[in-house]
Amino acid sequence: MKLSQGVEWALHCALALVNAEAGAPASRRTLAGFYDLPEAYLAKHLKSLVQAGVLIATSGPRGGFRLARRPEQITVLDVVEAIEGATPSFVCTEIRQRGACAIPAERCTGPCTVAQVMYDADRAWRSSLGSVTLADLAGRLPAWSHARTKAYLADPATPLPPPPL
Amino acid sequence: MKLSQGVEWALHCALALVNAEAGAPASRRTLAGFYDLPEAYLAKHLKSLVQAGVLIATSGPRGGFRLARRPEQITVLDVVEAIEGATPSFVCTEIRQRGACAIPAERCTGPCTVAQVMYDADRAWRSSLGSVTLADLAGRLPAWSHARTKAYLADPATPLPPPPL
DNA sequence: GAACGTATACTCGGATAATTCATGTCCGAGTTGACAGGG
DNA sequence: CCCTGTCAACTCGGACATGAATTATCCGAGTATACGTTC
Repeated sequence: MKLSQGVEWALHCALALVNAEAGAPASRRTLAGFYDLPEAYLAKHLKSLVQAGVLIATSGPRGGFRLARRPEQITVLDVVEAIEGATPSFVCTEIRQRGACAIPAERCTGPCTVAQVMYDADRAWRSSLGSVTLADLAGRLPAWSHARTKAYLADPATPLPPPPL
Repeated sequence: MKLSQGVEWALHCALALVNAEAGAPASRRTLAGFYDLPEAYLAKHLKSLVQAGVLIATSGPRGGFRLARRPEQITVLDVVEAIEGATPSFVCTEIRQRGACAIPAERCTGPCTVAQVMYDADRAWRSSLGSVTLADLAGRLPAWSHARTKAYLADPATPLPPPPL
């Protein structure tokens, strides 16, 4: 029960892209420098986000990644499932049908009670993640954070001034 | 985000032990035969349950495993955390403090917003698992299932009759 | 001066190694119960 | 017949291989820009 490292990277990158100007994609090099992440490996996760329909990639100069939808329409769950996959965390192998005390398959109408409890917990987890959007996350950050992010994405070359008090 | 296979085994074994007579432990061989599981590997998980204080192990002939507390006082979360560990599924590496747009450490008073959302989801997941006890799970099973389990644990040698209608 | 063609530089995407963790297996330490022998 | 000592069998616990998934990296395909040339 351990989440991939890429989940954290993907969430922060998506959150940074909220501040990007519309139609101004950020390249993976820019995003990697944003948090000092290995560019090649970050590309793998960004690709997953594209395949999941969270981001849109454009090639060539001035290309890069941008959000596929408005921040209000992208939930944290969308980003997490893009990296980790949408399969439930618990997989029931129906061991109740095996062994000395096996139950015949025709008697197993519904899912077994153990799996139900695990599925309920999984739904609670996904429901919690699905109730927060990227816009919500961005709203919890101070204004100067947005300004700094926007300045860096607009021109990654020039160093940023320290954040104000 | 994938749970270990051992979680399913541990939950089913713990549920079976609910039906064991008090003071009559079930050996790992008995439990392995119950669901046709590899005995050696199941032992690894049973050991984890003992170290977590969910089960109590006794050595020698007539020895085995039994519940450490009453079924009403053992939650599904106890079993899951015994196998998977109690560490949160999401680990925040504070990447906001690194890279070109790094935030000074002294400005990071609370946990970052991304981590908070993940922690909230983790709490929801654990809360859901913690609200169900082994007694609750046992109560959802039919009476004949309890009888079959108890008969097998009392004498694993004799084969069981098919379950009644 | 304007338009066109070419070359270049920058972008993403898929195929390819290395490492960590879960999986699977084995043998040794410890303990209880049973059995044989003696009183 | 009862008690005691020894033995043996059964139990759990930790140490040791195997495999897969995550982590990490590189090189190739494609495209929009910029420049030079021509009209």
